[in-house]
Amino acid sequence: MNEVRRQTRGRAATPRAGRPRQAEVARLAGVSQTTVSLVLGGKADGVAISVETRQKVLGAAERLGYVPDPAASRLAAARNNLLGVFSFTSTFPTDVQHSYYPFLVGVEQEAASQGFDLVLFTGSSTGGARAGAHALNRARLADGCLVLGRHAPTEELRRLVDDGFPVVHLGRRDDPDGLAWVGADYVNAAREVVTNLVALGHREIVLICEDDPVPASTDRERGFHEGLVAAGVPTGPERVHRCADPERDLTPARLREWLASGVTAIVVEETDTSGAWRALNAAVAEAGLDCPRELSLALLGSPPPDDDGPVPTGFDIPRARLGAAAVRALAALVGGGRPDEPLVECAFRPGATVAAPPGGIPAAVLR
Amino acid sequence: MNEVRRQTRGRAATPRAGRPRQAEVARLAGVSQTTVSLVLGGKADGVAISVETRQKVLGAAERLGYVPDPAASRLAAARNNLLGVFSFTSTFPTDVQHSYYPFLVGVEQEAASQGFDLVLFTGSSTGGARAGAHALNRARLADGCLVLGRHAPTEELRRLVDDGFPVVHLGRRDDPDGLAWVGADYVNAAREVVTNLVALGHREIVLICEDDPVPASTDRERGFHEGLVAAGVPTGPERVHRCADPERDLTPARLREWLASGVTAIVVEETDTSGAWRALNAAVAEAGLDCPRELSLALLGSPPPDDDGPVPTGFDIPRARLGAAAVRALAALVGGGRPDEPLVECAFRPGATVAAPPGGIPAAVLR
DNA sequence: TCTCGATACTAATACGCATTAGTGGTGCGC
DNA sequence: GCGCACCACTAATGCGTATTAGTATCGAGA
Repeated sequence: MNEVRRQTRGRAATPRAGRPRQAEVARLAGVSQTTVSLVLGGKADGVAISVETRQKVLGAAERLGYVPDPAASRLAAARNNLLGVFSFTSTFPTDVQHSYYPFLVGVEQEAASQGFDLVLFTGSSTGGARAGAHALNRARLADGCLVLGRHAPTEELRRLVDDGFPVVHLGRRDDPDGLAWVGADYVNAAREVVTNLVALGHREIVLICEDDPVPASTDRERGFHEGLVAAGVPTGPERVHRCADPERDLTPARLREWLASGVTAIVVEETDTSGAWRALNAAVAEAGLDCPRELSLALLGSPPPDDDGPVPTGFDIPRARLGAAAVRALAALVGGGRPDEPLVECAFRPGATVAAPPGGIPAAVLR
Repeated sequence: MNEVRRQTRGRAATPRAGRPRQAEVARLAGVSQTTVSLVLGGKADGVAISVETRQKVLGAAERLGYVPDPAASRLAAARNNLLGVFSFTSTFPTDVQHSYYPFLVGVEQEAASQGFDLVLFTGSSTGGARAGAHALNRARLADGCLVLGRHAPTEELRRLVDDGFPVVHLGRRDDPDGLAWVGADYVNAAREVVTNLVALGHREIVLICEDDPVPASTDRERGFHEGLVAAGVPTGPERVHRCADPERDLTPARLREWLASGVTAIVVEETDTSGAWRALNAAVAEAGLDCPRELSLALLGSPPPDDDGPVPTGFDIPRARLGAAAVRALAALVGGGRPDEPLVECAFRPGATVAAPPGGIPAAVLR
């Protein structure tokens, strides 16, 4: 018998059956819906509400167990305290090896403390049925949106930004457009690692990158060169070894070649898969080289979780802090403000894979 | 100069500035908003639309880059393809050790493949500012909601369910109410482990539980007893050791006591923290016991990721599959259907921590 | 007494989309 | 040649909340 309620015409039955609206509260309290909205909205500005009325409304709302409909609020007020998260890598990859999970730790905490909930837009990576041209537009459900992943579709992003929709990209961007981003300071971090190597006496240092010239990679390269230049060591593109397929490329033979030509340290970029780092370690082992003693290795990032070798010298990417910073930036945009400093520092990680070069300090240093 | 548009009165500026509405599309296509809705909604039922009109609308929508406002859709149609996820453990615990992460892997994949996005309601656990009496009500933004965590607030859940809001709890529930759930079949899994022990010749077996009588725990206990009963081994509550503080409780002394009384195998429940399993292993090591040979250990669940001992005999909880199953159940509810089988099988995991009891097969077996 | 200014509310409306009840027009059968 | 079904589409309205303009009441000052 209580099924009939709130069916206007033949309208499809709504699932939100018995939930009270502001109108019901208003009726019970003997006031208007406006008043209910005013009282429950907690707006002190403009209109005045007497204490008794306020009590009546609150009492009625309590008795009916009123809760606001977020969709309606959003529609009316253009705010719903939701932040979208779009990841162009599976958000929860089955291969947990190297996922965006650590970012999300920070994202969730910061979002919670700022009073936002998160909308995880699924299927952004899987390229499934939803990956249409307007996949990103789902973001508009939220008040703003976080984008992670190296290969976010630039066009669509620009569209959002142009429409004034708050977007923050997690990871530095080069685009000229005004897309806000938050990223790790790879330049300084890489420089610090190189400076460290030089201080130990290394002069012939090689940088290995995977072949994907995104900012995360080029920044490291820049820091690498800067570190050498600052130390007065000549450098140039010939020091950088960019390889598309580390497995195939980083062979024991190549290592010996480098050693023969005087190389004493190798610096490796960290990537999603840690492909280069793995391959390099395998090659070192296969070549029977003693890592810290005969050859120093540094990793510009974190080792993969299944790495069971000694702690690699390098730096740690503060992923949780990056996530939090991104949320702060986004919250600022949503609130109509300007985000502040987009770069987050990486902490240098002393490790056991770097030592003074074999044969002591080279002559060059002593001159 | 294009700032002025769509400001009705002094209304607060909406952030969704230049985004076109169906009305704009309609104007460009020379049709009514209704037609646009009909065409873009892809509804084939009832009204018919000519091919040309359809093309005009689609063309206009394309040119303007129209995308629907999810909030408005939701308000009008009571659907938005959003599933809420409420976790009463931190959704992204900083301590990745033993989190809900594996569930989310399955949840995300299944949600994506069913065309749902996810709303992660934050702060459900942290007890922060949002943890008010109506925290769960935020869920109503979505079409339905997944709840994980042992200690979800029953009252609020019931309220949601009573209102006809689709809710699925991840983990078995005992409540008499109609709350839907999806859970692992711990009873059968535990029974299988025990059966295995008995088959090897064990008769005196102890079960260790942490002190939290939730279904996940009591089901394992039931399976434990059932396994013994099925094998004709007498059992009873005295076989179960429930301890609130495993660290303090599971001492080498206690182990020796058990051994002295004839115990040859210990079965341990897995919990969030793996506290009992860790404590037990520590005690075994401290007591200088040889694990498979002098004492068999079985773990009813997965070992913590940092466990570096031998693979414990026991069973694996198919967390990803559970997550997926939960989403399927929720999708069914949202679609107005009935969820199917709520129990998901656990796979027996042969390990290296169980062997035949010392001293060979006891006399009792040979009689 | 009449105005002025608070005070305490309410009426009306917008938000963007989905839905249903029409509304003309055309073709067909009898 | 009249009714009737059918087609292609539109007008009107609702979803639940927020906002703004406006109304009624009352006390104080002129």
